[in-house]
Amino acid sequence: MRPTLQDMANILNLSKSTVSRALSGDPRVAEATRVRVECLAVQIGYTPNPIAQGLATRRTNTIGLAVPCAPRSLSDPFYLEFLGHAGNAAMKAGYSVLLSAEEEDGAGAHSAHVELAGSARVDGMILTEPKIRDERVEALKRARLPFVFLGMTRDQDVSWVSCENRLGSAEAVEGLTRLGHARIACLAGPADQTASEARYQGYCEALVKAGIPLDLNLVASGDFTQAGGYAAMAEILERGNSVSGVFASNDVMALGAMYALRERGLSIPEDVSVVGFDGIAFAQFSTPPLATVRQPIDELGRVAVEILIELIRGDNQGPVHRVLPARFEPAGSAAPPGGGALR
Amino acid sequence: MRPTLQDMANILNLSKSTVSRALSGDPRVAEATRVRVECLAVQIGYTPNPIAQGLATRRTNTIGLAVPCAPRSLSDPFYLEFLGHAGNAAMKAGYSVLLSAEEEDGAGAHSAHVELAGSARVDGMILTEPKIRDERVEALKRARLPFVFLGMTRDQDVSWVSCENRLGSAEAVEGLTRLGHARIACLAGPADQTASEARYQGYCEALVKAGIPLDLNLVASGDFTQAGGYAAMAEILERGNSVSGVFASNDVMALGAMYALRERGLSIPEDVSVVGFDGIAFAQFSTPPLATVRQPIDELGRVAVEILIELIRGDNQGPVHRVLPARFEPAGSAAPPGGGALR
DNA sequence: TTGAAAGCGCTAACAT
DNA sequence: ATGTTAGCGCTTTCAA
Repeated sequence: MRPTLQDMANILNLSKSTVSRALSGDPRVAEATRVRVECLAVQIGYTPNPIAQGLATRRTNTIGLAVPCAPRSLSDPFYLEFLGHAGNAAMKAGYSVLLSAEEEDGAGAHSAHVELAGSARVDGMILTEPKIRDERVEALKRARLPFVFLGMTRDQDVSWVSCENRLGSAEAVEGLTRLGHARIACLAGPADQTASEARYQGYCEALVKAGIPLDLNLVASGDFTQAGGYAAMAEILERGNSVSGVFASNDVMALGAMYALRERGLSIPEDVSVVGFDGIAFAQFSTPPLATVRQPIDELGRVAVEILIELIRGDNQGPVHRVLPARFEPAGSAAPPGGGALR
Repeated sequence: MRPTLQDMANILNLSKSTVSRALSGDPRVAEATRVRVECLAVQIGYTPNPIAQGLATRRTNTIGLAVPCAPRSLSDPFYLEFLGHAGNAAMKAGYSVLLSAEEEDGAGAHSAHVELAGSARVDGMILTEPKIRDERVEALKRARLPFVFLGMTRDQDVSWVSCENRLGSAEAVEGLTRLGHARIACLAGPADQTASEARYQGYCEALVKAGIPLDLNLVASGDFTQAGGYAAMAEILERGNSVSGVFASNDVMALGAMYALRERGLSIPEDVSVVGFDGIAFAQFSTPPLATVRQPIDELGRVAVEILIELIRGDNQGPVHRVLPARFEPAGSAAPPGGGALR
């Protein structure tokens, strides 16, 4: 059995309180006893039981991370990268990370997140994929648990960290128009997510700026997965459109789209230019490397954790809104129409 | 405040014990009272506090997942996919997943895993990246916590789930020799991991079988990252070797290697064939699609959780060893030397 | 079938 | 500077 505080107290002929204080660095315990306590702790390998601590203090030093729901799921590289950075930031701040994965049927996904929030097992939550009308918000507020979204929420008194979705998308599409593209397809995200909306707006904005009329035939929605990007691209091509550029609302869909294009004998960027959004590590290694709007994924993770911890500690009442820059990064997948090289 | 068991008891004029029993489906509580209790629970939204339950029962219904250490980290698609599947399996079985990420400096990574094990916050652990000589094993045994490795361990009384690393690799390299390749490079993994060893053995085995002498000039080690694969490939080429095939010990390194090859004007598969190992989703979308040895990542996740839960419940004393199949899957990145098409 | 009481291991007033 | 005493919310003997 693991030694307990009581064991320590018995051995040292002290009370539990004193031992507890000594261990937590309480200034009103004698230097000498503090040393004795610490030595013994090391000797017998005592470490406090976080469960018991949690029950006593009502703090768990754990943050919940609500990973996205099906179909996107945890396998999306963007979320995995985010998870990694947020996880590291949390650990560094002394917090553990409890995952709230989706349930099998997808339907219960949201309730799983909400359930975790109500379970007293976490001090706060990071949520992903904010919906335009997100039912989780109400439930979370009711649970009086600090939380922060990765992505802008409609509700203004909710904290979030996001990136310049609209601006970044506009820049990307402008990049295409500048190269001389006019028939630019848009692979939008799911209609119910705020990120989809913002990125689509950026697309439209850039078209307006370039004097290109919006052609809804060139727009299709995907679900932010490779398969979704593939299907959306295929759909647009099936409609009989000729396309010279594609703006995909995330990198994963862009990669799926590239696949669909090649399947039809189109080469990239000679026949069609493709740009994505996110800046996932993998996109650099596609052939050709994917032009994309880079989000600072590491910083998004760090800032999300930072905000959440402030909210938890009460250092900040919230709501906190942070927008990080997203910049268009040209790469081999985007070139002038007809195959001119871009450098 | 969340309602407690006491609240429930007060309202119903029952004792905590009875309410607790009713909720846990204890057969010796009257049907009528059970119904009353359940109704009230729903009405006032009572859910048991898992922390308190944990303290009382010494079970947390949580499993710890020790994600790999730097430099591979959580961003490796293979681990992310694994994490997703294992996470889903765990949730389905009623367990939460607590992440034990690496620490910033990398050095403390192992101790972070071990620390979690000793913290009484998890009922068991899934560990990844077994080392040939893995210090964590001793510490975990001492903590008397059930655990299972993803990957074979040297220590035979440790439970693990793995795939046919050696056989799969041999098949892959044999695939290359059959196509007519003789100068086959090997991008090995870090020397201290069991998986690296097994896959390298498979490579050697296939060479022997094909009567090709092992040329150490064609072997270099990478760290299982893209950058590592890139560097290892570059190193082999810098040595002045002519290479017609490459076996990379994982997909991510294979993708990095493809990059290095192309940078030197070599095309795939016309000039060089490349095969990887893992079968990550992304590899299908590379250009050309990556030939690889497919591990059943989903099943690895499920089985790891399954074994761990058996160990936790005591249904099985362990050690349990499960080897899942790994099959070579030809694809566009592997073709006969000189550019013949493979179909 | 139900209740009373004693913990699980810790923290935090409130004494001394 | 240290000890005493209650809990935190739950499960689980042991009684009734």
